Amino acid sequence: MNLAEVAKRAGVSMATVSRALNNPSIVKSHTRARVIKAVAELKYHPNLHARTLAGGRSRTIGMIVSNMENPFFLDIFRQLEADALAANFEVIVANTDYQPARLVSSIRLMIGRRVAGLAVVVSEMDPYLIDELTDSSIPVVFHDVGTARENITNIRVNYRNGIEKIVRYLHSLGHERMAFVGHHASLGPTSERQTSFSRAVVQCSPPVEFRSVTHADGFEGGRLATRELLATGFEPTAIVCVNDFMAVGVLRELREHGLRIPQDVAVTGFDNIKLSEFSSPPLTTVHIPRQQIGHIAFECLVPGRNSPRIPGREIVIDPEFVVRESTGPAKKK
Amino acid sequence: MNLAEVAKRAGVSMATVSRALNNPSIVKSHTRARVIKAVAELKYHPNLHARTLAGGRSRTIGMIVSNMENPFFLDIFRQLEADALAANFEVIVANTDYQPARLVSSIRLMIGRRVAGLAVVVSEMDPYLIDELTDSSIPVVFHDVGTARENITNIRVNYRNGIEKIVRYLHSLGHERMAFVGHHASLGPTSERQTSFSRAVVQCSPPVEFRSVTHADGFEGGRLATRELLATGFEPTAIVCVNDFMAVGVLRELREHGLRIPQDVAVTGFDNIKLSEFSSPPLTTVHIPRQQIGHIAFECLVPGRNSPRIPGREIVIDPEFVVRESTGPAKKK
DNA sequence: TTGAAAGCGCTACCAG
DNA sequence: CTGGTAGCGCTTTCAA
Repeated sequence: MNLAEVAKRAGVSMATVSRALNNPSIVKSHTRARVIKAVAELKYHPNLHARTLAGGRSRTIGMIVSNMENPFFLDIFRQLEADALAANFEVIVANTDYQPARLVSSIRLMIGRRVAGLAVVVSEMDPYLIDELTDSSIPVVFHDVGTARENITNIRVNYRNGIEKIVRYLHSLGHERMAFVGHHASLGPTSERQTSFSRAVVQCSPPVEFRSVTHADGFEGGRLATRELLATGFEPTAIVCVNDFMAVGVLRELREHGLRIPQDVAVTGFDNIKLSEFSSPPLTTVHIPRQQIGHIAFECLVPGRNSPRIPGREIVIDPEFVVRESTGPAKKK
Repeated sequence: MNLAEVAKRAGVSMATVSRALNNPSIVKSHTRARVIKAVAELKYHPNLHARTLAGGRSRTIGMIVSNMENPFFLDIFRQLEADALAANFEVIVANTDYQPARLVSSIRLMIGRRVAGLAVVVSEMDPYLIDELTDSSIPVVFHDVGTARENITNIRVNYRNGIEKIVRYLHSLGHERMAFVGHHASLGPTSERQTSFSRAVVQCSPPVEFRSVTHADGFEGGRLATRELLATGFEPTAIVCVNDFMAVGVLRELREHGLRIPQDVAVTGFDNIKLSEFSSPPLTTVHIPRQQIGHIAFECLVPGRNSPRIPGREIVIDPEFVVRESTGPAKKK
């Protein structure tokens, strides 16, 4: 089923069918009606590949994330998609599961699709890809990783700041034995949090004893990390988690060990995903404005007429500390 | 950057470049090497639209879900994607947010993309779409909604069975005031659970007093539904939720009202998403085998050589009851 | 083993 | 306002 058949059925030329479909206002309403009718009767669906190829442009935005399962990424996607839909774009997502090889193939795939813009919200990164993207001249937005370029905007979160707020707060509550639960210690954005943690903790006085442990991102990872941590004999009075997602697993394991939160152990998350309000107890965390990030991403990729394109920009976001019920004064010995 | 430029640079014809890329073994290794080199130097990325258009086939599978945020859908997607990747396909997802209009446009989009197969895992459905899909002759798998046809396979879950197990169990524990918390009462699969609930409850003896309440899918919806329920003055000893996702919101609101789970109120979920193990308390629920569903979907869409295509099939899945800690004996008055 | 050329289905330009 | 037609970038015969 193609344009030619529709044209024949409607008794007009292919060009007219094309116009009736893409720019209805410039076709006489009578003609348009015949076309619409033929389209419906034939259940015609334009071949989008042909359309994109012929038109040269694509109304598709690509997005690549590290872990769709983590609501953090999903929230950014949802906002980006909402904005895109409103502007008559669509978004296609790819998931890397934190695997650099999958990031490479996803990026290639997106370039191959000639997306109108690409949002890369991942933790892993290969500098060669930056070049490849620069050369492709596709508008790109990176979150956390990457380098600003002519066609590349960079969104960064001041993780250090967020972590420091957490550590200071815990320290002010008298915590002197802390642990950090993370994932993928070798990847930029997550290791940044871990490093910031160590740095902040070292500066405390009275001094704080601390330890770090790493597992996969997710509930299960949080649980296993905690299990491992407690098995070492270390008894933290506070556990700082790299994100809320893992923190929920941490809560679970602590409870399994008969530890109460926050009376026996304080726990903090990061990101402020919806679930952090619904966990038990609700998590003290750091808010990363995912909606705002999604918004910014879209604006960078598809600048509206009132928001001019600002190339090679770097945007820094300062996170906000949110106190809930998973933290309290350190337990007295 | 296109084939012609690569061909020129490599000093061969376009046809040869194409072959070197798609079917390397039939090109002399020396020639192939020159092509590979040219491709790399030029950072050439084949235009996938042109490729699909010329080739006539697409190695893309489409998937449409109602609510990406609900891990239930995500789990099916993950399995489908894993299988697809292994077979060198890719998957693109679309999200409808339970809006029939978005289902329509998503399906049109997928047909327009000429996907190799389409998995529709939604709750809403318009019978007209079935025809449209039948005519498109694209292999389709429906979950929960739809009708088996020549090119359409149907996966169904015996919700009634699952709900009955829950109600019987609760009743055997002495619960005589139950509530059902659902979402989208007008949509097939969710209303089926609600209807099954009413039906099961009515058959109980001693009789059970019951009520149903509906809100949006999600934590917040579960919370609001519960708030509304309690505001009526009804004091259920057990709340049966349409899914785990909402159940977590229910737990939270009950706790807010000073009610203990399961001592004061028993709560059950549905689906057995990962979170149900990590909530506090872990949820008694019904397991829907999402991995299996994802698997089946892929097999139906892209039948391997050892698994012949079985058209017009209807597959029924019987869910399994999972008891955890969110349920217990009814509170004595 | 390689090259030439005919489409794939559509858009967009140029005439009328 | 409508029709004719030249590509868009690639795959795939058919020949060599």
